[in-house]
Amino acid sequence: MQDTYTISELGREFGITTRAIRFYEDKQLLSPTRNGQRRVYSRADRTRLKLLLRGKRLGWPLEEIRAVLNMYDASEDGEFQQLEYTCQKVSQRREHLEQQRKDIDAALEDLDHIQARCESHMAGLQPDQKLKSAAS
Amino acid sequence: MQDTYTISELGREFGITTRAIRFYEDKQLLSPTRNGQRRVYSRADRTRLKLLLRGKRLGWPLEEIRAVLNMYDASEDGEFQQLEYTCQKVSQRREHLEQQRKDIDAALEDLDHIQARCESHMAGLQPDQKLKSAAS
DNA sequence: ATTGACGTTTACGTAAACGTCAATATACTC
DNA sequence: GAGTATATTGACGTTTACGTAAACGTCAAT
Repeated sequence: MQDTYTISELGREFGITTRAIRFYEDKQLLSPTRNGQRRVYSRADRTRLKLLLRGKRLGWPLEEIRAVLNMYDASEDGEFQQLEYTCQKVSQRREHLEQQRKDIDAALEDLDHIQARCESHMAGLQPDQKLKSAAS
Repeated sequence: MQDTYTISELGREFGITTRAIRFYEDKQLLSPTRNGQRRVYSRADRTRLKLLLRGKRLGWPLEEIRAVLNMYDASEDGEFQQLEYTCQKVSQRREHLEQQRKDIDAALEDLDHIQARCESHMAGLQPDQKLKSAAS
């Protein structure tokens, strides 16, 4: 486990292009240090990127992802007002996530039904069609 | 519960514009019948739209949503080969969904930690800061 | 000294998913 | 039959999230 990373190392590890990583920096989602011109990513930066990509898998726009990443930071240091605000934002996020989970559960149930219907229809076609399929 | 709907009725019900609904039709996600020029949406069309929007909440691109909607149809009517193919596609979708659920659960856990950290920091600031907050 | 691997910035291109007009048609209402 | 509401089809504009290419710097190895 290294404690710094180059941009291409991160790109390889997470299966994304360096272009994308630079883009995320441009959009204020990452802020690596520099060694001269070169970007140097810390473990914390790597974690941020990992979280970022999780957000992407959930279909969040980068702007939202940035907001969530900022919650992590804001929960560390801050004045009372800020913390209160962050806490409130966290609650909103939670609602959003719970809606998403409901959607996923519903979608999974639907897949069950589709699969069951497929299999029952296939069972009805088995006798001749199965042979036809095997012959080709 | 009506059995046909106009485009603006559906737009109102689901909080989207008619432009979006027409766009979905253009992309083959919906195919309402017509009364002359006017689009007429059946209950099945409404259901499709509902499923479509669920997919959107999960961040799926329209192309993928179309594929899933087609699974519903393909599971009804079809030849053996088609049903087998559909069944396979369903499995892939399931994997995708399970990944998404993992991501959601992880994100929810993270929110718990953030919130806990916020609250503990706020507790540390309570004595004077709380007054300051109440005074404003 | 040059090649190759890796990095940089700048800038234009592009696909997806609509928004926003504009011009036109149809239907109801007074 | 004039107005109002609702519909239609273009057509162009916009935002997001990068892709792609150009032109150049840096450093280690041959």
